Parts: sequence; structure tokens; C-alpha cells
Amino acid sequence: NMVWMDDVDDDDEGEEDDDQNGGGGGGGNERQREHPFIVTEPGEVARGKKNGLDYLFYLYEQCREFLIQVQKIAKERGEKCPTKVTNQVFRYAKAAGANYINKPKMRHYVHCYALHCLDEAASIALRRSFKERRENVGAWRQACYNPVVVVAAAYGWDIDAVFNSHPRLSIWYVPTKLRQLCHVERSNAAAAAASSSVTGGGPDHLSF
Amino acid sequence: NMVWMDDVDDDDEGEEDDDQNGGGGGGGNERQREHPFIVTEPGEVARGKKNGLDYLFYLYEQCREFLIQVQKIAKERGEKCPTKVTNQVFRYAKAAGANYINKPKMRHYVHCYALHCLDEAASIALRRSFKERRENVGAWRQACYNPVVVVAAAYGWDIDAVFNSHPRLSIWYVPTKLRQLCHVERSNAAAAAASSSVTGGGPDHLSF
DNA sequence: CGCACGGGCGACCAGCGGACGGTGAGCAC
DNA sequence: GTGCTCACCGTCCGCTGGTCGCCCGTGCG
Repeated sequence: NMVWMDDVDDDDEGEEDDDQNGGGGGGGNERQREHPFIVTEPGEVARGKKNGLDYLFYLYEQCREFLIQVQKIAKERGEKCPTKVTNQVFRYAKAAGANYINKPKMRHYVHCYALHCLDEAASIALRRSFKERRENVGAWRQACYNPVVVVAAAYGWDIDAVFNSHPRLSIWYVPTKLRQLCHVERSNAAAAAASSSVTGGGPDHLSF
Repeated sequence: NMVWMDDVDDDDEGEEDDDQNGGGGGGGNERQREHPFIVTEPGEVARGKKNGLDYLFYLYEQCREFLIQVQKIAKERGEKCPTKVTNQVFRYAKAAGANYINKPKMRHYVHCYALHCLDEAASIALRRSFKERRENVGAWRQACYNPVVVVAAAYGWDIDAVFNSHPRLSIWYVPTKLRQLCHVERSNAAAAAASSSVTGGGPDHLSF
């Protein structure tokens, strides 16, 4: 389970040393950008200079552990105790050496992690499907929105309640786009219910 | 119960019209600063150009109602729903005509309101005592800290838990000074417990 | 009336949550 | 080697929560 950690640290180095970083002191000893993600099935090791989705989700677990550390320190000091992954937590992660964790990345994929938490079977099916079709990560990421909205429907489209219902998810801010999608879907459902009730509430035939 | 509202609106006016506001358009038709608070007992009407503490606490109830309005609107629109009295709520209150509500004032007296919520008997006793001694509002306000810390002791000095335990109090941010006082008191209690356990844990005699 | 007191609240600040798109890594050919 | 695709994350922005102290309302002598 810790294999991804190794993948992060013990990678190759020094491919292009002759073209960049002219002048000044030493540097370029750390990887400057993480390998891009590719769509992988659970347990699958990413081929080439890529990272798999297991590694992506593992990053969310690491952030949770950093949050727990920050909370412990805050309580000891009698300071405000964060309940969510805040800037402070990202700063702490960086200071702890996890410089491969950053806010824009983690926020970008929150709804994908949400699906992973809320409906693992659906998450796995989606990963397999998009891997087979050789879709890129951006397409998979987009496709993660709707299954989460479907889960939210069972909570009256209250996406905050959905996030709060799951202990590993509740520490993440609800992404704006996901919130908006739930709102639109709730409005659509309300409109459909209203138009069907006008016709008497029976089986929904077309009515204008 | 709504008498204080009247007191806010139908007050006198135009005492000093000749000295200020030279030049420019009309104005000076609203009271520009609220009358200062004085220490009063429950039910007591403040004499002179002063406001009593019942009115202060009523302001906290009004803020709660404004928060509930803001929450309702946010849920209808599918936007983030605040759980605390935020800048947005103060803005809403001002737009709704309650221009006598402002953030610095409400934050200033939160711990006084906390005592009023958590231990009404102690709050009343303190008001009576400070009124008799003709103490000013600043002195009464300072004196409100310790009784709240005493309440917090029963929660292991977890002041956030104290605030969250009370529905009308939980919508207010814990003031920094109150949090610090609870932290100091917890440290003192822990130190006292440690030094007494060194001597065997019996009745606490002086030990150096 | 004029002065001294004291507190109301305008206005400021560091840092927040949130967003975007330019580099530049990466792979296919 | 070459080109071109695409996503990582540096960096920005409107505000937030939190605070301070100036200004002036107020009561007293």
C-alpha cells in the first residue's frame, strides 16, 4: 500500500541538465512537476512517466493525515482547529516534505475522490470503461461529476449533506461546479414533478 | 419583547444641527452612532441616552434571524450555506435596514452573550453586582470572561464544544481572547494535577 | 457651558477559498 | 528527432475573519 510513496521519491533524474537553470547556485535536485495522471484500474501500475489513479486517491488520504496532525497541534496550543483541508494544511504538507501535494491539484479532483468514497463500484466501473476507450484524464474527470450527482439525489440533492455523511470526504470543500450541477438537477427534478402533477400524477406522458 | 425595536427607531433628533455637517446635500436624519451600553438588570430600561444589556442580547437574536434568512436564500440558489454569522450576514442586516448592527460591536460582546446563554443565573448575578457597584460597561465586559471559562472547565476546557452545545451560541465564532483564557486555565489545571499527583494525590497540601 | 471619559464602529490587514491558463513534460510517429 | 497535445501548479483575486484606535457622544461640575 505504500508502494506509491516509493514511486514518488526514487525516480530517475537529470534528463535535461544542459538547457535549463543557467547561472546561480545548485538546484534542480527535486522533481519539479509530478508525472501526469492516466486512467488506471485499481491495482494497476501506470506505465511510462505517468501516475495512476490509486496514487491520486492516496494523496487524499495523505492530506487527511496531515490535517489530523495540524488539528492535534492546534488543540495542544489552544488555537483554532480546522475541520477542513485548508491552506494551512497544504503549507504543513509542503514543510513536511510532501512537496508533490498542492492545492490546485487536490481541489481539481475532489469530486473524483468523492465518487471513489461514495460508490466504489461505480468508480471502478468508470475507470475500467475510460481506460478501455483510451480516454484521457480530463475526460474521465468530467465523467465523474454525474455519478456523484446521482448519489446526491438520494439526499435531496443536498451535496453538503452527502460530503458530511462520509468521514474521509467531509474534510474536503464541496467544489463549486459540483454544487451547481446538483442545484440544476434538483431544479429539473422539481420541474418534472410539477409538470407531472399537473396531469394528475399518474404515469408521466408528454404534456404541453 | 419587541419594545427595544421601538427604542431604536423612534428616538429624538436634531440636538446639534448648527455645528456639524457643513455644506453638501441633506443628511443627518439617522442616528449615526448607537447610544453606549450601560450595565442594567434584566427588564430594566436604561436611563438617559444609553442602551441596556437586554437590548444588547436582543441584537444577537436579531443576527440569528438574519443568518436564517441568508441560509434560506443560499439553499434556494444552490450556493454555499453559512453556518456562522459571517460578513455576508452583517451585510444582509445592513441592507435590511438594521444599520445599528455591525461586526465590531457584535464580536466585542460575544463572550457576554455566551454567559447569558450558558448560565443565565450567573449572568444576572454579575449584571446586578456590577450595576450596584456603578461599574462601567468595559469592566462588566471584562468580568464576563471568567464565568464562561468556568463553564468550559466542565467540557475539558474545550470552548468550541461549549459553543457548539448551545444552538443560539453555536452560530458565533469563539473570540480569540476567550479561547486563550481557556487554554491558559487548562494548562494551570494540568500543572496543578501533576504537582498534586507527585505528592500522592491526597488532599492538596503545599509542596515544593 | 466646557472638559474628560470611554466606547462605537469605520477602516484596515494578513491570509483565506477559489480559479485560470502558460509552460513544458510527455508520447507517437 | 520532431511536433503537438494536455494537464500541473504558480500565481493571481475578491473577500473573509479579526482587530485597533479615532472620533465624538455623553454626563458632570
